[in-house]
Amino acid sequence: MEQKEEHGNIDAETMQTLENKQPPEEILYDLAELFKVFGDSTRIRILYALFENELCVGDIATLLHMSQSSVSHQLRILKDAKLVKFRREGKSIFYALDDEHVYHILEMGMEHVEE
Amino acid sequence: MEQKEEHGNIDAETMQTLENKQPPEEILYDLAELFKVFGDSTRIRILYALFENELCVGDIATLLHMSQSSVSHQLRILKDAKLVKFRREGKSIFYALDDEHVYHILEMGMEHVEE
DNA sequence: AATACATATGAACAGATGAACATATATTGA
DNA sequence: TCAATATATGTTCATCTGTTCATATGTATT
Repeated sequence: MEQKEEHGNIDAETMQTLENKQPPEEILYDLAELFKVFGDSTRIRILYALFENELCVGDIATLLHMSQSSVSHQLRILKDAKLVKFRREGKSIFYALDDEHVYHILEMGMEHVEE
Repeated sequence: MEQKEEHGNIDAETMQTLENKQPPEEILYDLAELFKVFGDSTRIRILYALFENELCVGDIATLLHMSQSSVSHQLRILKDAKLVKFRREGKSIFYALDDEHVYHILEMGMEHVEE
C-alpha cells in the first residue's frame, strides 16, 4: 500500500547499500584514466616492446614503424600514468616498464580477448 | 666499419627478435578495444554496481543518477565487449557481469591507482 | 486493441583523442 | 660556440566518444 519511488525492482535500502559501495568519484576517474592509457593499440605495442628490455625512443620508433614524434607523445602519456620510467644515457633516453601491474593487466585483458 | 641503419642502440638481430614478439595486429586491436571499454568512469560505475547483484536498467539509472538512455547505451557497449550478460523478466531486463576477468582487471587497475 | 511501463535505438552536438608536421630543447663532440 | 643527434613539445586537423533528446520496440494489463 505504500508509495514506491523506485522505478524498478530493488528496495530503497538495498539501493542505498549499493550506492555506498561505489568507489569514490576521484578513484573512479583515475581508474578510467588508467584504462584509457591501455585503450590504444599503439601504446600497447610500446608496452610489449618494453616487456623484457629497456629501449630508447628512436629504437621504439624503428621497431614499431612509427614517427619519433608519435612515439614521444605516447611515451609521455605512459609516463604520466606511471607505467614507464626512463633514464638518460648521453643523448638517448631509455624507457622501461615501471610497474609489475602492467604485465598483469595486459595478461588479464589478453585472457579475455583470446576466448 | 659496416653501415648501421639503426637510429639507436640495439642491433638489427635484436630488433628482429623484438618485432617477432609483438602480438598480432588483430589481437592488439581487440585488446585495445577491451581496455577502451574500461576507460570510462560511467561504465566502471556500472560494473561496480553489478559486482554482487544483477540489476535492471532503471535501477542502475536511479542508483547512478543517470538517464535511462545513457545507461542503455553504455550497457550495449559492455554487452558487445562480453563483459555483461542479461535476461528478461517481464518488462525489465536484468544485467549481470558475464566474466570473472572483470573483477580481476578492475582489481589490478585499482591496485595501480591506489599507490 | 489500447494504454502504460521498461528498454533500445537513432541523430545531433560538444568535447576528447591520436597522428602529422614544424619547431624547440638538451647533449655531445669538433 | 657551432653542428649533429636524440628527444620533447605545440599546433592543427580529422576522427572518435558520451550524452541528450526524440522516438521506436517490446511486454504486460485491462
